[in-house]
Amino acid sequence: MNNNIKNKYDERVKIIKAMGHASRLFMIDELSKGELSVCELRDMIGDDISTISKHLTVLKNAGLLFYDKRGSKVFYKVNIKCVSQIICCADNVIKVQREKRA
Amino acid sequence: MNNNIKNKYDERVKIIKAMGHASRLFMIDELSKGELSVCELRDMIGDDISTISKHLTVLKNAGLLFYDKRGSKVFYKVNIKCVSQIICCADNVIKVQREKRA
DNA sequence: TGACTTTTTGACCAAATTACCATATAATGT
DNA sequence: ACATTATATGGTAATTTGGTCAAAAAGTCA
Repeated sequence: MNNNIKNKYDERVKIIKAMGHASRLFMIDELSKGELSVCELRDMIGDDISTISKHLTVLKNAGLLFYDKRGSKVFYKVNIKCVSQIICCADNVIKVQREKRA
Repeated sequence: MNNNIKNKYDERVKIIKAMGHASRLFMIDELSKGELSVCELRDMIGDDISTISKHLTVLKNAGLLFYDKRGSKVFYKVNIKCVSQIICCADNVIKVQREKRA
């Protein structure tokens, strides 16, 4: 693969990899419904808050989140609509697999 | 996150993670245009053939590829249409990021 | 059968990822 | 100022992933 092509795919991969973790995909799903603070996400997921914060940084660096600091809290929400289509597509792949097995 | 929810997201993540590598995403892109053999993919990507084969196994295990052995060659192609929408969505995120920086 | 091609698998190492704890930073309330 | 709450960051150990070489497995052809 030549370097230009490699770079193009690496850019895309950064975004896709950001969604490739159960906690982060869950966050994407919830934050596409509306904004939530870091603490609220921690309460939903249950990991240490530092873990939650690092996952949010990954999503933010991939360009997937909008970030709003109000007082001592930071609220995140999803930036771009089409990311929920990705979850949809994954569910579709799972459905097709199930049908094939049946 | 309770166990049922965790399992649901883990299933989705398996599919998304399979696409989270430049070589594999490239393969998905090419194999959605038509079938290719392992050797043909090796020639396009340039890695060792064992590496290519292992990437293909990841994609196959995620349920993304259709597999057809003919003679000594194995031809792969993409199973499900919507996977190319994921590449599209990633490109959209990249575009939005570029616009924001400009 | 034996040489050759195609693909997969196993052993192994290097690098990346993840999670937690401790600590730092910043805002709020008394 | 001090205690408290909310978030981010650095260090570190455990796990996972990615890549290569060697060898196995399966097919083709002389």
